Amino acid sequence: MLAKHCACYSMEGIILKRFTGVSMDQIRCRIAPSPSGFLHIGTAKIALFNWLFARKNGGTFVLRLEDTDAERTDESFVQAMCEGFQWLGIDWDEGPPFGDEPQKGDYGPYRQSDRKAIYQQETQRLLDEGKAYKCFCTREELEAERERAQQEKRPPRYSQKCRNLSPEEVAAMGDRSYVVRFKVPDGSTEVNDLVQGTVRCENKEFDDFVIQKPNGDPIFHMAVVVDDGQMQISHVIRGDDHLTNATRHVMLFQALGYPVPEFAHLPMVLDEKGKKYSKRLHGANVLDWRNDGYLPEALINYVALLGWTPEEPNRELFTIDELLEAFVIKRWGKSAARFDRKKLDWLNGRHIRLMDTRVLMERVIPVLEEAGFNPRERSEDWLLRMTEICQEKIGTINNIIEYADFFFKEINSYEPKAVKKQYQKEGAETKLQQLIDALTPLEDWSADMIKAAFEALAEAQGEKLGAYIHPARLAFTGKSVGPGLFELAELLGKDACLERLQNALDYVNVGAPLPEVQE
RNA sequence: GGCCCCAUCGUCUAGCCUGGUCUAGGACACCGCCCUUUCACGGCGGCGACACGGGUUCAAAUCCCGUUGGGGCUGCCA
Repeated sequence: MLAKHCACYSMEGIILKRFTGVSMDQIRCRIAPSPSGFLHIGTAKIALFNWLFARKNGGTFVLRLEDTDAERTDESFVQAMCEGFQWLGIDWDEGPPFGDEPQKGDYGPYRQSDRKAIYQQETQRLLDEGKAYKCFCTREELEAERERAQQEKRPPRYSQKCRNLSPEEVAAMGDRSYVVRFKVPDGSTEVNDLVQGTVRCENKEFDDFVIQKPNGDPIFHMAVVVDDGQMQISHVIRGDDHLTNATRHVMLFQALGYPVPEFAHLPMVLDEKGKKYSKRLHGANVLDWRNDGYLPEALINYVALLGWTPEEPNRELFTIDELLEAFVIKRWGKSAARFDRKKLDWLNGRHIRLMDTRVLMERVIPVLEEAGFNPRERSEDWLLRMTEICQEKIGTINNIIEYADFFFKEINSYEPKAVKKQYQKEGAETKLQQLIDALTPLEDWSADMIKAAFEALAEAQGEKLGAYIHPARLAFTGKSVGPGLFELAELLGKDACLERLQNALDYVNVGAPLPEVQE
């Protein structure tokens, strides 16, 4: 179901301010990850939607690090995560210093760990205005209370014991440690969500939640609201796991006197089994996909489709520029979607076919080198041609190994199933001999001429072309799949082709071991 | 437990707001056939869904209520 029932957008996805009357001519959105080791696929989706939304509408995209939990944050985590963003091509207009780059933007600092004083100041303001209070209850007391409630099957709520402490009582506490709680007001609160519609909750459903820890650090809810408020974020686009939290946040925005931003809570990305995409699962890290030979534009295309559908019907293939053109918020969906590897494969193949062949060649060479081959020994023309004949077949960059390894190594084994089909049949020997005889006299070793020779042979023998192509492919490549046979033969070269045919013939004849079979 | 969100083919989804044109459209996957070469690409075809139950209505995938299933929040985590 799409989010179109909330008629809160005007032309081309520009969302107008409805409640405050403030015209938000400046669209500002943000991604606020906590750096936990790598860029998670779910975070990448949220970042992508924010980024696309900002870029499409001439807005600003902010990167803010939620690293309040200093112990859990490591500088290398930040680097790893940003590497994910960079690979995807998601760049930010404002954000913390990164690498050699200094901080960007006028609303910094952009790391929560550097903003502690700001949170404390705002918490103090709420305290002064009577919108928050100090709570001296100990953890033990609260836990006991909670347990009692559980047993009596009451909803576990805070007793509000410290809510109405008089100044004298507070003073009497001396330097006992305390947390600061938000004094949840009476009434109800509406969250007007661009994706989920209007969500109304009774305030009394919420406890007087803690906004500051005893050590002075803010609780998440306080930090996000202060940051979003002070950074003048106009659109809070995040995962729908925050939908309930949004009510708390709206109350806090109002208490702090900040304009309430627009919200859009997006469904999360599920794994292939329909479960929450675990951090430990392969693919949770965006860079896993890079390592597996996927293109960033394909991943982006795919992830965009997980929660957005184009207005143009029956279209799924989008370059980044096309996405920027077509990405309107009213087509954002509200139900969670599973990650489907097969569909990504398909899209990735489509994007590979869209690539400039020379660019693809540069991507493919390192993969071959990684596999232990020396592609750079070949001429550039040769490499370009090799890339070209593989381009229309491979699904991932890494597939180049399966499709082209035989160019760089001797054939030391044949695909067993293909052997059965081609070489353990009546007439296999004859066919291989005929191929050798037909190809040996060829002067001009070009795909066209090779093809002509195959056709002439098949014709003369009253056989189908395939009867010769299959055994030849197996001899040349050791496999039943690969690039077009005549093109591959041209690139392999006449000597190698004839030699491999001879090897195959020996193999069929006397079961001779293949060259370089050391095992 | 309480509150909130979600629910169309195996998967991603269109349609839902503004009920009839829906014997529910597309894509991935799968299965056939074609492209006198496999795989791939492309083309054609097949398989395959409105979670369930009530209501409202002349008419419901579409509106309302309930049930079930999934998810979230309910922390001195973010």
